[in-house]
Amino acid sequence: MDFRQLRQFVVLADELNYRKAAERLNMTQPPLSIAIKRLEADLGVQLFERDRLGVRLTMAGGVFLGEARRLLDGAQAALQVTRDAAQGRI
Amino acid sequence: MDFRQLRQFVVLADELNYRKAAERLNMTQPPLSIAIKRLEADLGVQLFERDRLGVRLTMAGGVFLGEARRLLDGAQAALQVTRDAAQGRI
DNA sequence: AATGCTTACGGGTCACGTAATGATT
DNA sequence: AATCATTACGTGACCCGTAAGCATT
Repeated sequence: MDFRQLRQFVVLADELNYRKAAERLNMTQPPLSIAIKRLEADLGVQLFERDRLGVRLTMAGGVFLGEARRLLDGAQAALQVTRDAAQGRI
Repeated sequence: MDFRQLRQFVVLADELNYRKAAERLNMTQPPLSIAIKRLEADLGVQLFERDRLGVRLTMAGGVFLGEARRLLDGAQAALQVTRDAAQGRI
């Protein structure tokens, strides 16, 4: 699990469409599909359901979505405060 | 910035010694040295001071240490709650 | 046919270990 | 000499894009 995967997951959870998600991520569908599969394997948890009707979040996927957003926000905040500290703006 | 770098940074900040930190991380000094340099470059912030006396955290490094610990704890918590959710333990 | 997701494959990047170098005690 | 950190270099893993395959509409 890394931040890149978290970003990919959040965008896919928002779009529920691999093509559109990949477009927003400036990449193509195949590597996105593989990255999500790999994330699910790493977690040992299925995050999406794929069937005829399309892509949907599982319950665990919904839980992970909140966590992923929190982590991404936290990462951005970490950069911010660290850079501010480096410039003496404390 | 990724979680692997955060783990390496936190251990090095704890040990203030590349050899010992690398040992705890089950790796060798050279890749650790490079990974930390890369992290500093990514952030645009110097996290450690190296001089005759050894390795010390900069002020910004101290700030980042708190953030890194929070992010790593958050990642672990995210795994936990997601796996629990997947097993219906909500 | 067209759309959407997945598998197959080749290329570039990156992380690691080993080896060699530099610096300090 | 010994210890510690940093380059230098070769190998293996991984991410990505292109191409091909498969299913559904």
